[in-house]
Amino acid sequence: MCLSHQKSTFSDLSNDAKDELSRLKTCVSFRKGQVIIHEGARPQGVYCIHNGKVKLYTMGTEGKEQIIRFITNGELIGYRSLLSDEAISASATALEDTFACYIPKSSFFKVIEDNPKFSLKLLKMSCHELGEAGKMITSLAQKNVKERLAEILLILRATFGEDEEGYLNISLTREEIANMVGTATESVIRLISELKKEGYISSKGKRIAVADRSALQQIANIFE
Amino acid sequence: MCLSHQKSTFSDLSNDAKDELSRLKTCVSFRKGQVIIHEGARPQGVYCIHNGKVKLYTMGTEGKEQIIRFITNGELIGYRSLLSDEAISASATALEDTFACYIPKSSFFKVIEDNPKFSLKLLKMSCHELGEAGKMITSLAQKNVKERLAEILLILRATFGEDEEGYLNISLTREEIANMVGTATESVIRLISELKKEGYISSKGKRIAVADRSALQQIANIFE
DNA sequence: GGCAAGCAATGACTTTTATCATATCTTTGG
DNA sequence: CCAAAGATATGATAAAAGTCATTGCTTGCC
Repeated sequence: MCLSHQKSTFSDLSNDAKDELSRLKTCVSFRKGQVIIHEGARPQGVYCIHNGKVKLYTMGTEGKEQIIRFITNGELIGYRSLLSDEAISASATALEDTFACYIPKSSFFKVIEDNPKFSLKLLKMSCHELGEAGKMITSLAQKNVKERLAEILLILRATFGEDEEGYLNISLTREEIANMVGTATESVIRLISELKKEGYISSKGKRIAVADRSALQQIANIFE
Repeated sequence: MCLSHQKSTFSDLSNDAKDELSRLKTCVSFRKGQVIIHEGARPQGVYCIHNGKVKLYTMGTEGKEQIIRFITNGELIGYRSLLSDEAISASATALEDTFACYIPKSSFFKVIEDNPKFSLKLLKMSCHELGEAGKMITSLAQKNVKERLAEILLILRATFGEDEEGYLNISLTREEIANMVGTATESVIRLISELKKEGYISSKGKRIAVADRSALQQIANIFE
């Protein structure tokens, strides 16, 4: 269960609080492509991912997805709208078969009220996300498409890691990458070819491998 | 003092807690153009704006400002990095002479620990901001410059209101508007002229008035 | 294993936006 | 109150990115 996960959002809770949560939660699973929460709806609880990969996105004009970020093991889905008491601002869809716990609204708030430290952890988490969102805003506003693509590839590598052969541990279509970069699918395809020719990445089908990380950092203007 | 503000972040605190805060805070003022907090620094406290207008921005490549949002009466500056325990991710500069309270880190955390409701309010606030940031990301990624400009003009109107003559209660250079829209200054100038010709806004010097709000909403693709 | 559907790749062309250059208008500080 | 600095305005041109059309490749399913 996701409560036992080392880097779960709930990992710092006392054993008592975890036991209580275990009683209150239910287990759910989602098939690849299944929608977990839907933009505009009113949330009735939060999901904690035990195992899987999820994209969080809003629908822009003309029905185009804009991927805001990815969510994976130990992370929460739906807490933002529950806590701000607003409609869900971003849909979440499973990128592969995903297993999660569902914690009803009332139980989630009870845990928050009973565990000030947990409340503070959520606060820390959302403030961290806020910083990340600010970075994304600046990238979208000021970097060109190639710079942003390089940045996203590095983010994917940091978030999902790579397999034995060096390929990113996440399978996205070119369209999904474009929906994260904020550009047309064809532009992503062209630039992936370009990065390949330049030797900074390699790819086989939809699988992509980062070949030269520091070159990508230079392209993306990342100096950390 | 900002504690007494109706819509201050601290407005829901008990009188006791407010009294304590009053003892711990100091009053500070900033001249127009003065930097309040600087990207990359480690914050030692938070500012609560009593009276004034502030821009929050990050520096992108080539030193170009990207304005993330504005902060005005009753709102906090610097809480994000304090709570996430990270370096300051966005600088804040006064857009006009601004008066604020300064609350040292330790005092701020004491208030949070002693007042679970306040902690929850901060959580609600940051989650709300997170939703706004998501919207901004989608706009930047999918809307064209004219749509984004119309959107920003509506945001400015909602945030700062308008004076008796209908002009926006905020004075920004075209460059600052461009730094919020995420485009070149010339593009903003051209499009402001265009919106003026079309009769949706009027302007006199740097002062801008929204003449036809619903037309701007249509241009911006806002359907709320 | 073969076939259909969905993806990826690429070229040609258009549109949008940025950049550079220059002129004119507004502030603001001495 | 006037001059200089800073902003705004506008045109010409270049560069970036989007769109449309077509072909070829994977992959998953019967």
